[in-house]
Amino acid sequence: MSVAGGEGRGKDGFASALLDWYDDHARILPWRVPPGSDERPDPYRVWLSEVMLQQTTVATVRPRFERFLERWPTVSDLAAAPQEDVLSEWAGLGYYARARNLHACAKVVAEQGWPQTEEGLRALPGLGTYTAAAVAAIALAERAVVIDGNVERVVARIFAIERPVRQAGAEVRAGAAALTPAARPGDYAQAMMDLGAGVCRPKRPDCLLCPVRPFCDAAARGLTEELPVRVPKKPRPVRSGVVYVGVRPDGAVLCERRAENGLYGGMLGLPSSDWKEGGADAGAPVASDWVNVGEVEHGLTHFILKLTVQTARLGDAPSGTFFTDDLSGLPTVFRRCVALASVHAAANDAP
DNA sequence: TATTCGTGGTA
DNA sequence: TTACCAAGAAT
Repeated sequence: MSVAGGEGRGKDGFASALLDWYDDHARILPWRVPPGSDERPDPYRVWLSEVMLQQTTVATVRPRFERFLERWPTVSDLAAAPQEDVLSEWAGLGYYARARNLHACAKVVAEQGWPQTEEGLRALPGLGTYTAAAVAAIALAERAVVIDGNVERVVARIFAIERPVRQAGAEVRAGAAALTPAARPGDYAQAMMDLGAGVCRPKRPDCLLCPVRPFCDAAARGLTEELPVRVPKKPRPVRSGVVYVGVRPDGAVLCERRAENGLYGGMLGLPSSDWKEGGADAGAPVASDWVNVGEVEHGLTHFILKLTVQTARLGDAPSGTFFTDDLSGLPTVFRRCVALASVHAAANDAP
């Protein structure tokens, strides 16, 4: 990269300054080894953490990572588990294709061992450009160019990329590659994460504490708050449907296993109608003794779900369904439906 | 390239 | 309250 005209220095020394900062300010996280450590972290732990962290906050992942690892300490343990158990353990984390791919990946790795290159990792299910690079850098000490949302934001600011980052992928990659050092690739990648999370934040970046401010074109131009440029998202449509909470006398709830792909694919769910846009049909109850107990509104990435919840006391389960008293394996939206029905039942039971 | 995949926290 | 968004992948 050339020295930006009239904007101070080039980027030589960026990685060194960032790593010096990381040595003193690295977050302590359960899947990490301390900065500068000679030991390489367990690829299994690195991979699991990276998959869990996809579009998911550190605060959410931390306890779930610990619990998951306690249940399946090695990749072979995970590979040997039934898929339903893995999906159940993932419940509440969202993006459930991650759990299906995680299990598929574990089976491959248990059989063949971990690939020793970024390219090899990229061929595994659930490892895209980012995750393959991150695991290669952190677990294999390979000089991989790691680009996640943090790196994208930092690079957009360091080079003052004013085009929408969505369309400036090549420019972001070139910038990230130019900054990435050959030494300490794992520490460098994680340092970029920590910088993005704690200093070079999306809003109100803390430039006064930034170890790489001398290299930052956006700071030099007063553009940090404006970058990166993102295209505004379209408004989310509403999908409506009916969910049925069938309760047995002992309290167990009627469930069914959902289709392998699509929304909540492979997960445990409650019986329900289709969820359609515009179809505000309150949906006639499947039987006369199903009573309406209210509505659950649940926001997803690309639409908003408005679910009418109906409940009834049942004696036996229709084919394809079964009762369970353990709701921990249900995605959040279904747990919310059960919770609403429970409130209704409690109100009715109290004479 | 654009869409489909969840959820919870924050301003 | 809405809007944003957090260590993205698959198609």
